[in-house]
Amino acid sequence: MGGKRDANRRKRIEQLCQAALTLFLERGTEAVTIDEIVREAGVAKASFYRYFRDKTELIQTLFAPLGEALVEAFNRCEVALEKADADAGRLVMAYQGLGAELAMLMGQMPRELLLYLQENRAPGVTARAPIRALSDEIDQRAIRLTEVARTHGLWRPIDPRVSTYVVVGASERLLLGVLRGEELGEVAKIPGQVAELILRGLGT
Amino acid sequence: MGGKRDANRRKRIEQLCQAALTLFLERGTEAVTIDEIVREAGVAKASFYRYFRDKTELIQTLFAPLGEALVEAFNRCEVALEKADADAGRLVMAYQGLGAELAMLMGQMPRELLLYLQENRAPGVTARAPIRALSDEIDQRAIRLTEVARTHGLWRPIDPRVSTYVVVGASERLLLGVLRGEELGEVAKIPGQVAELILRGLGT
Amino acid sequence: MGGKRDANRRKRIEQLCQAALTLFLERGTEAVTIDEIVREAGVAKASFYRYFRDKTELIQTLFAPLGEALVEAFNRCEVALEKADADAGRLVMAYQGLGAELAMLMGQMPRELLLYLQENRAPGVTARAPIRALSDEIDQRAIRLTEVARTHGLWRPIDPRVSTYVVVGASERLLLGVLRGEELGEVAKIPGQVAELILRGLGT
Amino acid sequence: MGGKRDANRRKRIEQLCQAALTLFLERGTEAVTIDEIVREAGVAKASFYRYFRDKTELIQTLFAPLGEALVEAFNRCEVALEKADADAGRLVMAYQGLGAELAMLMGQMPRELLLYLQENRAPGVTARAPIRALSDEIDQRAIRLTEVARTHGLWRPIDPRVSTYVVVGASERLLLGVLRGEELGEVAKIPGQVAELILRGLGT
DNA sequence: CATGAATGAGCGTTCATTCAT
DNA sequence: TATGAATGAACGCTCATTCAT
Repeated sequence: MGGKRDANRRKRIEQLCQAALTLFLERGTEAVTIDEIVREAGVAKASFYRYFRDKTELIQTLFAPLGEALVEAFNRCEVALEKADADAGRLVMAYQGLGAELAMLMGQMPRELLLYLQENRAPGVTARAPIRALSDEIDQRAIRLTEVARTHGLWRPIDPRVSTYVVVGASERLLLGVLRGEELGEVAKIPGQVAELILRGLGT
Repeated sequence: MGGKRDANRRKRIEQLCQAALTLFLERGTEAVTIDEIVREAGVAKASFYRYFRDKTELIQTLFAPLGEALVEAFNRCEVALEKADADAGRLVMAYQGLGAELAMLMGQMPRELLLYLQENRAPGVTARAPIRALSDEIDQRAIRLTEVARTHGLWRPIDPRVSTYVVVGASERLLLGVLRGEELGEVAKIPGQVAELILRGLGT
Repeated sequence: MGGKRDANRRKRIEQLCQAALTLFLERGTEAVTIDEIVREAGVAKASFYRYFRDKTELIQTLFAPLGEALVEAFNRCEVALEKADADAGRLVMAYQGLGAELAMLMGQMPRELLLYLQENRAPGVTARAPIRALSDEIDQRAIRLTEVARTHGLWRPIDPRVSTYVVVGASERLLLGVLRGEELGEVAKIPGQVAELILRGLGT
Repeated sequence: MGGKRDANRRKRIEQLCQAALTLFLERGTEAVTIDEIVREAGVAKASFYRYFRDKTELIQTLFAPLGEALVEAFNRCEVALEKADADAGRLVMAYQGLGAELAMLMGQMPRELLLYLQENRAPGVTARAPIRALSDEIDQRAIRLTEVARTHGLWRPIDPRVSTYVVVGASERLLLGVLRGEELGEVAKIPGQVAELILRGLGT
């Protein structure tokens, strides 16, 4: 029964990650101490170092699921866009698929997403490195998506980086508001509103 | 020679602020120690404490000019919007005036703006408090602007917070890209492009 | 082996307290730094803070045994005085009992007593607070003792505070001389001499 | 008019000494900072160093008048004792003279006396050195007085150091109480009471 | 000469990391 | 293996002292 050991291990890692996440959201990743994480998690100090080399590695672990989900969602969207060729309806559907996946992530791991939005613009040094790396990767993939779409005639001939940043910036800020619990009307309507804004604004 | 003392004082404060700003941009406000700031500034450690109570107060000092400039720009825009009444052309001009003021700030204090964008979403605890406070104030004023504009029939009937966050989020992300030195085409064209996007996307 | 951890703990606390006591006696509590205490004790600086919040708490710990012993000795003397009623012989015996207990303390914790005498008149601020608090308590109890004795007709009708201070002041100064190693004749004879002086001077 | 300069100098020194004395009484000599002294005195930091090398020198200056007065009082008493030869009445008068001089000092420089009593038992290191030195000198002179008196048959054959410490200890403690403002009955009566106690207790 | 600014050294405290139990 | 204890390095801050004005 080696699985028992492994299950315990997973449980500990999850305890530490969730405790850390709680504190990171309250005070930022830099300001939180390993002492505080282990106290919040209710484990001994040395246990932290059994599972993670340092705070950076914990953050890597914490963001791995979100990162993979995001990358795969962008991959699927990219594939769908390429398959859509110049079919405007299918292009839009590809984007809608991406939007739907992101909405699901918002329900599945809201706290990781919120932390991502809080920290992804800061310099990628020390503990924040994995967050910033993920952010840069998302940016690259979003730009690629825009380029594909524009190649297929979906967007107006604006610099792809510019239109990408418009969409990403707007989406992130809205998502941040939602995750902070601000009153933004009916949440479920926002994606549709944003999609319409984007199509009107960026569309041909 | 009257103001020698005072001139020295100003010079020291500026030395410390600029040294701190350089380091903050590289590694984030939390990660930079006061030892590092004084070393970068080339002054003794105790001198820091002659001019600032702590890192928070330095950041307050550092952001005071930007904060005032932003608040005044928003004030002027708000006044212009109200005077414009329902005149669509003047409403647009009010926004263009705000855009122009922000563009000027980008030229005058690019580093402060970049730091603002890097840190303004993180929790407003400890040293970052003034940045987050400014960010929240800007949000409030931007929402007020949107409400005025919508009252005058400029925007489509979307929740003002939502459309505000779209504009603010998009603008911030673009500005971040520009200030990071990313290749975004001809920088001077961006404001016009964004304005067009917004008018098409949010306009009636 | 169960109590290894706990034994180490006790040992460390004792190391730190005794090292601190040595330095306090040489240079006074205020002038001794925590760096010096840990160096004298041969432990790392952070270890100090595992066991004590600050220098004040160390001094509290250091004086707890002496404080308890003194309070109990005074309690027993008070009880004995009350039981003695107006029996002059038993009243004197009650005092002699207190004197004997104090003499024992002088043998058991001479260094703590010496530090007490060195510092108990200074203002009770910061680190010295516990010493001054103990001193004030001893004064109060000594005055109560005098009042009981006078009620029973032992002393002449002088203000109890005055006669108390005469006895306490004289005793403290003699004890200070003895603990400083001054040549005061045969130490064992001093209590008897003092008792005789007091009885002649204060007695009816 | 060189006297003007000198008068200013004296005034400054007095300002600094009295400001320091106030703070020393509140918090002890060690805990008070030179910054605090100059702030309390209302003079510039560098002025302190124009008049005193360090805190020790200020304390020397502060205690010089009290020290001289004490030494002279003891000198006069010693001379009177020697002149009194074996005349018991004149011996007693010599002591009464000393007592009267001390009582006058209590009225003339109560704060210096209080500080003396607060600090004179602590180790004579750093700033406190002059206080402790004075204390030791007083002790020596008091012992000499006792020896003279005993030679002349005034006291019972107790070790002079012992009887000296009884008198000094009792007197100091009473004086401390008075200067602290404690309620000790009619202050003017205390010297008489003490004298009677001493004569009964120590006298032949 | 008087003043406030400047400074290096040091203090109290906390940290990330390792070690003994 | 899990734990609390130990530690050196560093941090924020203050001090006594000196220097420019």
